[in-house]
Amino acid sequence: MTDKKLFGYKYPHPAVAVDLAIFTLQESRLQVLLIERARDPFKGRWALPGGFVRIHEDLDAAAARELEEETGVAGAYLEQVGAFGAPQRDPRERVISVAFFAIIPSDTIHLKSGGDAAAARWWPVSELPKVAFDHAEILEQARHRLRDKIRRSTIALRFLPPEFTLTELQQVHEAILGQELDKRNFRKWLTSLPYLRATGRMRRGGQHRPAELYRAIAAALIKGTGPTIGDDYSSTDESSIAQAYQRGYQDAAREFAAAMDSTQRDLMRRVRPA
Amino acid sequence: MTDKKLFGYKYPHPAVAVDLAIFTLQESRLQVLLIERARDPFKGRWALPGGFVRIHEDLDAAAARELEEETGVAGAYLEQVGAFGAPQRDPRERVISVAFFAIIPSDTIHLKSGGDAAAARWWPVSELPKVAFDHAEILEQARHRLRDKIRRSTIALRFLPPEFTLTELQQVHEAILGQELDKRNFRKWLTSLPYLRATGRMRRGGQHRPAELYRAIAAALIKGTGPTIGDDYSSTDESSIAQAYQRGYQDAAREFAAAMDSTQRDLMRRVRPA
DNA sequence: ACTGGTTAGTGTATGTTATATACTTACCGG
DNA sequence: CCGGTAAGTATATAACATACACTAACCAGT
Repeated sequence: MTDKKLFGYKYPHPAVAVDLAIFTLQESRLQVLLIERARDPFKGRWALPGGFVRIHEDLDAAAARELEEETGVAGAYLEQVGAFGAPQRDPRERVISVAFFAIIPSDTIHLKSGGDAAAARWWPVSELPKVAFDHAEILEQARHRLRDKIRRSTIALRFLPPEFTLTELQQVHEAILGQELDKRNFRKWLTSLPYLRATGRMRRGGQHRPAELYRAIAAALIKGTGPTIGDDYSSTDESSIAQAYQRGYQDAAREFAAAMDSTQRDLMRRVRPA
Repeated sequence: MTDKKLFGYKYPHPAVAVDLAIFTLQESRLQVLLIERARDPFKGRWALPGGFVRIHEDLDAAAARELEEETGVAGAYLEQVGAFGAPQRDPRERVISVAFFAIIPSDTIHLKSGGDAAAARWWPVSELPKVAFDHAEILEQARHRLRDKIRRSTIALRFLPPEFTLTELQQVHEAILGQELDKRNFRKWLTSLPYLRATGRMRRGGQHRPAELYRAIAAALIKGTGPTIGDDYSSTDESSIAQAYQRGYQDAAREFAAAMDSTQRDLMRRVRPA
């Protein structure tokens, strides 16, 4: 960018950044993407991926851009966690960070490293290293949000490809809750909800009994704060697999269409008496 | 402040503001405080109170400061709703607003008008005027948050003075949910929770049967994101009544003390099986 | 082709929570 | 002392959550 020109304001302005807690499932464990910082401050420490918001860029768009830069995935689920703005959270200057969490399906894994990242890798949330800035707090809140939402929304589906087995879905829940669930009760609960459809196809190739493949019905796919699935994010080669997933999701996405926003949050809740 | 000096940055920085949805209960209705804008943009329109975050000021502190400037109330419940940053949300320059909602007890009402507000008044949320900027969206999200939390936390208590009747508490719930509740079921639910204590005293002076006064036990008072209750906010005269409330709350606040944060959110939720 | 190992898949009984519903008590004012 | 109004109280039913154990299907190795 410009080298010499300064942008001047009558009052001091903080910098505004986005930071992302990008979650996925690997080895049946909840994992989060961290980058190793190549520069000071916190050189050598692991941190959440993120970057500054451009001056005419929406916050959601900045988060989506960072997500794609880091993982090659466009159109993943994104949700804002909140703004973090302790005065000394960044020693360089005042930085307000708007934190997001993202979910990418378990086998859509494409890490690019570059820019300010020396390395990037997935960390199981149960074995996190010491992280830079206030990222521990951001992670804490993001995980909290995830735990809170998993029973009351269909967010778990975002960890899986368009077709999945019920055991896989159960593993998502277990990984997020950090707790084993009873198979029969879990399935009874699932089937009491109007969000899954058996495809009739089977996942074969394991060494055991084949499992039936399921698919979410359209309206079940909770929308994130980010750009709508299918929006065009000048996708790079690396995101082709991600796009395949999206096509799958979109494909599934033509049955209900309706007032999903309200339904989502009342998923497991009765309305109170009149 | 400085008149001539400009603050320069290598890259353009947005301004960062806080906006507050300040709720209270009046006439058994949920009300929100709006100010009439004295200046452009949106001169003459009603808007949420708010202001810019100072360069070394925490976001929570900025929200608490604006709340006190506007209402004279210090130590009220404050919770961040999120960051709103659409590029054109403010026509003057890029402004990222971090929205909060606040709850002040129903009879702690002290409006100051000054600064950029021509007038300030409470509006029932069911009769809101057209508001400036993206404040309709902020209000929407704040109310959503409130509805979502009321059953799962003790946030309703924040609308009431330290001693209250069960009917008053029920009215808080009804106002927030926009729905009448059954008295017997509501009371059964309340008494199944370990958060209220009858004082033995009565609210007399009505023309009807006296109602027993209740009090929240200490740990039941959910903490906001803002400064802890009792923190010293160089309180003005106008906040003396507010302080009386706080003393009451603090007084009640010495019984449990424990791991309330987790308890709060599991208030009405069982843990899943092992 | 049979066996052992492993995952998929299924039902029932019990406890807990939510909902629906009506009458009595206490105070005030006239 | 009567009418009006808010406070206060219990029971029966429906919905949901939890606890719990066996059979079916596949693969690999003999």
